Amino acid sequence: MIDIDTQLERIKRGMAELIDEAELRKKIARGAPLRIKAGFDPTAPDLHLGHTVLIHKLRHFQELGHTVIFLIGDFTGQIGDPSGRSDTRPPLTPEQIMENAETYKKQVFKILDPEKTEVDFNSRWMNAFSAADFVRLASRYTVARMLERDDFEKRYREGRPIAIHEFLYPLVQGYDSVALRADVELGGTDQKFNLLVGRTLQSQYGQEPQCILTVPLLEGLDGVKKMSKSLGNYVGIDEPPSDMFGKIMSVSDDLMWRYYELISARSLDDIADMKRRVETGEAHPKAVKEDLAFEITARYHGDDKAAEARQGFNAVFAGGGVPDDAPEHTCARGEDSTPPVFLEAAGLVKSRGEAKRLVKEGALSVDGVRCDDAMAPLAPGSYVIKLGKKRFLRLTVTG
RNA sequence: GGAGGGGUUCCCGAGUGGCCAAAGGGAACAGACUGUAAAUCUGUCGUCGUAAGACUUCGGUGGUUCAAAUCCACCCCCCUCCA
Repeated sequence: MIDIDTQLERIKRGMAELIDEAELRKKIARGAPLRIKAGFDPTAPDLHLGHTVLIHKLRHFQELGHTVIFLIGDFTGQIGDPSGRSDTRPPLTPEQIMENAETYKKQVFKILDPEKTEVDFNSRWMNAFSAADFVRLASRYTVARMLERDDFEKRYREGRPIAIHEFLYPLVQGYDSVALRADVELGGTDQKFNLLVGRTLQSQYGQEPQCILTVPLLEGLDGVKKMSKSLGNYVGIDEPPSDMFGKIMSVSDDLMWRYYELISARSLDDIADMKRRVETGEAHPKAVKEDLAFEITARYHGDDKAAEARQGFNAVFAGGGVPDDAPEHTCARGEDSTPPVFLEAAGLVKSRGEAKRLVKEGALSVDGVRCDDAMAPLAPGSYVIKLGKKRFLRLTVTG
């Protein structure tokens, strides 16, 4: 068994909160592999790097020899977690749930070791739950304690509705821990209340309460707000290698360390060392960031693709090259071959006015030469068009 | 059910009859500087137009007026207080 202090250090890496360290220490000291639970909604998984923080933490546990239970909340999915927004979710069909579960597995096993992972569904025990069982479960928790939860408390105080079934979500999630005899449960910081309910219920059912470990929300590319699809500051884990690589390269130097800590497999010692070398000037931050971009990209696309992405990135942005996947466009000579017209037709800009402005600002280059005449049509031939830093076009003007 | 407040261009938010395509901030984009980092500086930021200018936009629909984001009517939506 790995030394307890080492284990704790690895477990605490990048975490938000651990309840309770002394308890966890005791559990680890017994020497048997711990049962680590993490629950996931069966809604369509559209994972981005932010979601992988938790998965990395699960991996840390696996590396320490513990057993991870990847729990698909197919039963709780019918309730809908009232944490945060109270959108009613349409119930999923069993087929959809299975399909989503498969997608989850495929993505998650890029980080987790399938050999050390149990995948389970809470419908397994919840479908057998009778109404009487539910009454018994509900009797284990009080309204007052339910109302301790931030959003319940707030809504109650403000007189906004709280449906009774919303109370069931934390109860069922907590009961899952009883059913699984979980030693530790992981979740985002917004899950703290639900995780705590698990502890209480386990005691009620005569089990040793689970420890809970919350992980922080990963900042998005802007470095300020949490990564989310709706904010557009995310890196989706099924994005093409070049995009993934490029997006990671665009994060700030400060944020890079955060990403290293939360979503890279590097050890904390390695990271500390890199940081030191950057500070002393021994290492260039860009090179360090490239390693990060490579590691992440390789995880989802393999080393070859990641190497290509790295090469492409440097060719384009350091060497003035053109990305392989630059869009192509063909137009006729004359009117159609003036910059605003073909830029709009090729979809690089939303309107001709925008194109004209950009040309005026010196953003357009044709075969590497800046062009600030928005009116001059290009002669027949093939060109590489660059607009600003990121937009490229292979243009063919026909005679 | 009663009383009041509000819906403005991507977001926040000024604007109460012409000087408003609409202040200011943020975001975004471009240029300079760089490492497609940060910070900073400069510029752009409704559509069409080389331009002059034209056109469309301020929750919706009508109306008053030479002229409306601004006034009136009705409708839709949101919020606060009371019941």
